[in-house]
Amino acid sequence: MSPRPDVSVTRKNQILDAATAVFARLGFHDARMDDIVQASGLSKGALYWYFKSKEDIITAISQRLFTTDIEQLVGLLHAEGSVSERLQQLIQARIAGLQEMSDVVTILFEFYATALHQDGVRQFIKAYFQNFHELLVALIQQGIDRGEFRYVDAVAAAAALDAVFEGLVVRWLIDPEAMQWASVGEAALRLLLDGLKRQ
Amino acid sequence: MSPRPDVSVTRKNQILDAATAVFARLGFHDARMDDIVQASGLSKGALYWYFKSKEDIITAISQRLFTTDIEQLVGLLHAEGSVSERLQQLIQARIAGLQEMSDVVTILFEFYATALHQDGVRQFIKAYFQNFHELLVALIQQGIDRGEFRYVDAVAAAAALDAVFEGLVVRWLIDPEAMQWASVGEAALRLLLDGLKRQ
Amino acid sequence: MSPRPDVSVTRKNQILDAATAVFARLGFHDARMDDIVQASGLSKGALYWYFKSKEDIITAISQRLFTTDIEQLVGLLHAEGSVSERLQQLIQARIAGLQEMSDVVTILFEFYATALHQDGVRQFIKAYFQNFHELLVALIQQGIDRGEFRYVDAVAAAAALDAVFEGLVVRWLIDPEAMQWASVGEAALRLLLDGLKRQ
Amino acid sequence: MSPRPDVSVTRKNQILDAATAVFARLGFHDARMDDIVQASGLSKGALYWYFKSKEDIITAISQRLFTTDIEQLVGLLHAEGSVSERLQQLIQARIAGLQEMSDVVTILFEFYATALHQDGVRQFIKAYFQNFHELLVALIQQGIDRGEFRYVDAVAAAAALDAVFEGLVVRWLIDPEAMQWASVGEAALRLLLDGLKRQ
DNA sequence: AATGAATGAGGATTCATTCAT
DNA sequence: AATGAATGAATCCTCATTCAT
Repeated sequence: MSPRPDVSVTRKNQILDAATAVFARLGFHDARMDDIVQASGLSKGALYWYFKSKEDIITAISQRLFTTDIEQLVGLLHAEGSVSERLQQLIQARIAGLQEMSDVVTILFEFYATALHQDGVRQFIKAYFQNFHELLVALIQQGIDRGEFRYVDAVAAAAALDAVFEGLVVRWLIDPEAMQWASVGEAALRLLLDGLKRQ
Repeated sequence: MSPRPDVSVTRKNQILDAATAVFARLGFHDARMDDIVQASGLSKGALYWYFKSKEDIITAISQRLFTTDIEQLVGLLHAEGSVSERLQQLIQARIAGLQEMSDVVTILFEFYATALHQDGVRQFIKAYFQNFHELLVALIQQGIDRGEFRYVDAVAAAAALDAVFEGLVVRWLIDPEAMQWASVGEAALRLLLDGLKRQ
Repeated sequence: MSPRPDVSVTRKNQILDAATAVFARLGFHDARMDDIVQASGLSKGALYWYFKSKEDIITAISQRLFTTDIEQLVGLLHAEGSVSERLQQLIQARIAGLQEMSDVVTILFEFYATALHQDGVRQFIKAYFQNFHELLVALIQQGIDRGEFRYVDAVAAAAALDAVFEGLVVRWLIDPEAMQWASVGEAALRLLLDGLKRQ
Repeated sequence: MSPRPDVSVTRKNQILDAATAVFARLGFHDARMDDIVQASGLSKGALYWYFKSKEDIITAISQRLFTTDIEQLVGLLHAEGSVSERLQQLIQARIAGLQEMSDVVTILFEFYATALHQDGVRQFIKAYFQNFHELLVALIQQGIDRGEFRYVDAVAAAAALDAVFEGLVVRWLIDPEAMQWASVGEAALRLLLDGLKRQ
């Protein structure tokens, strides 16, 4: 009558949350399984019950991290307003997202580095990049179709746009104080939009 | 007279070369000091004679990696041609440089990740970014002063420019096949230049 | 009335069968309780319901293994035929028994080794050896009493006889291909019997 | 002028001696690498410098254990005296050898058991058995050729002989008190020799 | 300068066993 | 009787670093 509820999803998230925090603080390498154990409030056995290795945990985190928050952005494709406005909203949403999870972003490079040696991680990142890229392509194409932008290679333009974003993240992480998202981010975007706009 | 030539510089470079190759292949963490010993053709004792720790080697590599190739670019400030042309030359030089040392670039993320936890490395990267950034600012300002570009925030524009570059590198490393430097890189740059140009 | 049939004996045997197979395949040490759980088709809880530890299972298997097949052989003491003939039958019966359970015999050495450190197991093996030994002594004594064999130390002769058997098993296990039970076993026995026979 | 003497052979033996003692006391499984470290007087690192794993140590011990003491016995082939006498000397030499290293013999079953799962070990034991077997065959054949023994299958007779020996070892290990090597061993041998002798 | 044997703290992982349900 | 998630002590092995020579 009261079958034990399946806690496995809860447990896994509990572990991944703890691990993410620990990794962000110490880095993948310096983080000990014991740190994660302690942070998770579970036992070492429980950790290994749900994940078979440290590597496995890293992969799972990359999956969570690089899977979320694309869906919500897709709505922008059909929202109101000019494409320029919506592109600005898109970028601002990403910046806000970044700043919210600034603790976590710390491990971004670790994931990128890991991706070069661990294929599971690479797949998730690739997919994430592609999703975002396709969204940008579609938006830019919309701008061209509507006559808002001039005829450009939408794919290349999209590549430029998200490269800017990715590059700014890199700068920000290396030198947080020197980066004024508000001014630099906005200016960079405006520059590109100006390049795109019909003249 | 005829002092014995100082082999220490040679030896150090020999070690750093070996270490760089090993790091690129295995990553900082999976690379063993013994791997570097073997790759260098020296003995373990020799390694520790020249570098006091693994971390020390990593720092030294980051110094070498993030110090080179700025000087030669500075010449562009006083070269002939329009600013647009010289900006294109600059970017193309960087792309060519990247492709030349594509084996090594693999460790870029490791350094970025390391920078977040190890201040020595961070300093070199910051300086590198700043140097490049200042060069770009100067070039763009030149363009504005000459009336080739419209009035923009040169700092923000420069940030956009090298963010694009940095971002493209990220993409390239994660998904080398999907990245067409020739088309995407050029297109991105042209887009930005179009945004800059006087209309 | 109609008490539920006691499944505990069935369950225990189910577990011991599974464990025996697993042990034979992997050895005592490399066999995991989980392997036995899986092989038995029961749950881990069930295993520990019936046996309080891995050691307990090993002991129980040794009990089963070293208790069987003596009874049936005792009949030979009162059977018809010359003692020589019956000794041959005895040995052949043991050889046949071995070959039948060749999968299981693999764990013999593990039990012998275990016996040196775990007294429960030692007792079963000792008893088994003694039973067989006493049977042989009785048979040989019978041969002497009947005048079929010459006066010898029946105890020592029996020791020789089952040492031969035990020794051949050792050889067989280490090098199954090199052992021709049919020829070697028979020849060895005949040699001993010739030594025993009145001349 | 004073090259450091090569201590690697010494060190290896030092480790193997320590490991053998520890294994004899605790068994392969219950023996911890730390026990061996302590017994050897070296450090854990040194252990792993010379042997790459616990398994490796076990294999090396089996090599030492099952390689020695055949050579000295081969001399018996060309010694004086009747074949019977020399066979007795041979067996007595082995018994004496066993009793001398009774501490070590404890691990015999562990090796036999290991042989079934680890091929390196099996090879050494097989070779040892074969060497001894061939020696016996040669001796018995000599007895036949000289007319001391009757025509028998020398191979089968040799198999019987060393099976007896091996079997007695098994018995002895399981139940040391019950085994009177002096009487039982000798009697068993005499029995077989009687079976062999010309009548 | 150079060698490489030796060190030993540290860490990921395993697995027999328990116990709430 | 039975389940299987959870426990955590125990253990093998690694590897950056040292130091006698």
